[in-house]
Amino acid sequence: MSQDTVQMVAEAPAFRPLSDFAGTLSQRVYASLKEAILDLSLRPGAILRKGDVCEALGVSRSPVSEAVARLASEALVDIVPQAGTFVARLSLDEVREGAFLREALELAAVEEVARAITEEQLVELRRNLRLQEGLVADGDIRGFYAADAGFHELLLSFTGHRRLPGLSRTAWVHVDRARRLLLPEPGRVEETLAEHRAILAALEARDPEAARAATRAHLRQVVTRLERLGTERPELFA
Amino acid sequence: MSQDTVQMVAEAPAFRPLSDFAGTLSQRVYASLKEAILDLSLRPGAILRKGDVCEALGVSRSPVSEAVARLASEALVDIVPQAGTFVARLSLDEVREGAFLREALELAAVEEVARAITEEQLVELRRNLRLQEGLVADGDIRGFYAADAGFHELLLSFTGHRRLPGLSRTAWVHVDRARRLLLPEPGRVEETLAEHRAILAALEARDPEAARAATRAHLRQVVTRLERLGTERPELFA
DNA sequence: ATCTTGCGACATGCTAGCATGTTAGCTAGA
DNA sequence: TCTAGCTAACATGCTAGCATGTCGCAAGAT
Repeated sequence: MSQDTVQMVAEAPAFRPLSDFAGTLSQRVYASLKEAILDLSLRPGAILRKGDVCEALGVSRSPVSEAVARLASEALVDIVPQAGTFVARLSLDEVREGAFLREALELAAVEEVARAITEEQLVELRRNLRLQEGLVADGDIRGFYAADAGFHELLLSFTGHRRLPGLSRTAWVHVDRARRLLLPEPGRVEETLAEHRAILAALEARDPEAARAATRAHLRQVVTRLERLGTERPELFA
Repeated sequence: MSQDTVQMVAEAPAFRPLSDFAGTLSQRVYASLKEAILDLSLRPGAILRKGDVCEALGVSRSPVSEAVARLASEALVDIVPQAGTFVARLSLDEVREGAFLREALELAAVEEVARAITEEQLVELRRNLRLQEGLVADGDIRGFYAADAGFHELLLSFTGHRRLPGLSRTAWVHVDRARRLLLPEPGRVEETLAEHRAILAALEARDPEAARAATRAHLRQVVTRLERLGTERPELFA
C-alpha cells in the first residue's frame, strides 16, 4: 500500500496527436498509446483510465478499448476487469522473455539466410552498414538506432516471412522500454557497429554457425547490461 | 425472414456455445470462433458476417468485433474495412512461416532446457511419454494428440517463460489448420512417439545439440507432408 | 487506537443506434 | 449485345448510454 502518492501532479499524458498516424482510429490510438508507454511518458505502474484517454485524444471508448486490448495481449498493460487498467511495471522476467524470443527468431533467421543469401541482399546490408558508419561519424545517435533497427529488419525480411519482423519487434518491446533506463556508455555505438560487421562477414562467408554466434553475441549485449542494472538498482523493476 | 433452404443449412456455422468457455464475453466469442476456424467448419475464404455471429451467439457486436480483431492479428481472418470480413484461406506461405516460428522457439527452448533440466522435470516428461504409449496402445488418437501437445507445452514451460507456450501455439495455428487435410498415415503415431523418445533421450543426456536435432526432425515431419500435399493438390491452397 | 463493515463512487464490459465507405446489381445508352 | 454509370443495400467503424462488479473511505463497534 506504500504506493506513490505525491506524483499525482505529474500525470500529464501528452500523447502524440492522432493525425501523426495512419489507419483506423483504433490503430492510431494503439500507436499513440504504445509510443507513450515505450517512452516511459506513461509511467510504469500508473493507472490508465480509458475515459481520460478518450478525452485526451478526442475519441470515443470503443477504439480506445480495442487499442488497450491489443496492448494487453503484448503485456504492456494489465487490465483488471471492472477495476482498472494499469501500465505494466518494468520486469526483468519480461525483459528476459522478450530477449529470449527475439534471439530465438533472429538466430533461426540468420541461420536460414546465411545458407542462401543473394548478392543483392548483401548489397542492401552493406549499404545499411555504410549508413550506420556515417551516422556514427556525425554523432547522430538517434539516426543510428533507426538504422540499427533497419539492419535487423532487413535480415528478418530476407527469410521471406512477412510477419516475422513485426513479431520480433513486438517481442523486443519490453527490452526496448527498459533500455531507456540505461545511461549511454561511451564507445558502445562503435561496438555495436563492429558486431554488425561481424554478422555481415558471417553472411558473406555463408557460414550459418558463425552468423548465429555473431548475432547471439550482439543481442546479448543489451540484456547483459540490463541484468547488471537489475542487480545494482532492483527498485527500478517491479 | 425467409426460411433456410437445404443448401443454407450446409453453411450452418454451428459454433460451440459460449457457456463452454470462461472469461469475458469477448474471450469466449474469440475461443468459439477460433475453434470453428481451426475445425474448418468455417470454410476458408468464406465471408464472416459479424451480424450473423452476433445472432448465432446471442451477443452484441462489440465483443464480436474485439474477438475478430484478435483473430485478424493472428492472420486467421482478413478484415477489409467497410467491406467485409473473410476467413483466411489456407496458405502454404502461412504454414511455412508458422512452422518456422515454432521451430525457432522450440529449438531455442530445448537448447536452453537441455543445459539445466532437473530430475523432477525429467520425471514429468517420462510420465507424459508413458501416457502417450498407453493412449497409442488403446488406439485413442485424439487423446494422443492432446498428450503430444502437453509434451511440447511441458518442454516450453521448463524455460520459465510464461507466455512462450501460448506464443508457440499461436504460431502453429496455420499448420494445425492445414493438418486437418492430411489423411491419417498408418504408423505415423508410432513414429511420433519414437521422435518424442529421441528428444527425451537427448535431454536426459543434457546434450543441447542433440536435443535441437531431435526436435527439428520431429517438427519438420508435418510440414514435409503438407508441402507434398501442396504440390499434389495445389487447389486446396489459396 | 484498531479493526470491521457498509455505502458511495467509479471503471470496465456490454447493448443499441448512427455515419461512412464499398460492392453488387440494374438500367440506360452506344 | 456490351459497356458505363448510377443507385441502393450493406458491412464495418464509431458514438453514446446502461448494467455490473470492484475499490476506497468513513463511521461505528470493540
